[in-house]
Amino acid sequence: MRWSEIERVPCPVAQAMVVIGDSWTVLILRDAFRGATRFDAFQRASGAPRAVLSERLSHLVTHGVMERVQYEAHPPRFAYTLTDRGRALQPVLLAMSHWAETHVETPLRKPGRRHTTCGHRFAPVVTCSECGEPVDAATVTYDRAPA
Amino acid sequence: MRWSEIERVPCPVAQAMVVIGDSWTVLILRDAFRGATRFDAFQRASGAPRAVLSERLSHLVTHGVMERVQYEAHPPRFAYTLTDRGRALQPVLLAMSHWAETHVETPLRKPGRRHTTCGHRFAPVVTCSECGEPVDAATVTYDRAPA
DNA sequence: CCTGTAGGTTCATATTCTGAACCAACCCAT
DNA sequence: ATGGGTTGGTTCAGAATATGAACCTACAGG
Repeated sequence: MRWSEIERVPCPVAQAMVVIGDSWTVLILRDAFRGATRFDAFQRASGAPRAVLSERLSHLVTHGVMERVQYEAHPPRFAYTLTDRGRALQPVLLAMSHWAETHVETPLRKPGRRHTTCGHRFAPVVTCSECGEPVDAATVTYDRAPA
Repeated sequence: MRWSEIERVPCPVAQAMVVIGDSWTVLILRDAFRGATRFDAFQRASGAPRAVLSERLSHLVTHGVMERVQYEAHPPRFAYTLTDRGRALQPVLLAMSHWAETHVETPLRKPGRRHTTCGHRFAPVVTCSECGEPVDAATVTYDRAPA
């Protein structure tokens, strides 16, 4: 299967990959959550080559995750901001970050992240919408086996 | 920045990308969570070309996410199973899946997923380890701005 | 002996990534 | 008015990866 055909796969994970299935894209989102909005800011923070950055930002705009807004007319200047759909990806990034913080041995920079509801530094915990208890691989079952 | 240099970036999200920053890799993990263990099962379920699948499975083994175990000596046959580190990625996949289920317009197959603790079909909710309340983009702040 | 299964590797071709250079349009300072 | 800086890109040629098809090993069953 060619990667370009993945769009036709009716699986939620595959559809998520259509939108964020690229490493630079994820780093761009990380920087957007931390406040980056301008092309050069994304370039410095992510380290992505300019051509790649340009293509990925367009991709995110096409998929409704970011918006390109002109913030100055002369000369024309643009900012990239997250949409609601983009902000909804925060839990995905939090889960990735938490996994690396707890399962990667490389020394890491602390994220410096705070939950404003309670004011504390926190770890993201994935819980069940029905019972509120934590969810992990041992407590999830699937109806169907893979194809 | 070359993608191969990302390993030296001391950011949790970047480190997560070193391990799972590839679309086929994520689909392989999805199928592993649903019970796939053999090469051909991964190939059929993910649709990845054999050479890519081979490379990605090796990559996951190298990073301690999966193990390659011989389950038959003559002829030699191998199975790929998730390690603890690999099973810890379940919340990441759940968050991705949930995002697509709620924010992608393409018609999707239902995941058919159940939480054994309570027995219900569920949606994954990312919560704060300190106060237990849900976490989203509006309630997370970062200490530092991007570089 | 022929077919099928499992787990790959190899190859030639197609696509994508990368760094470096370039461009447009303006601003400010000298 | 001339030169440098800022912002947001595009273009290019060469390097790296992805792809489908074919091939290989080693066995089992009919």
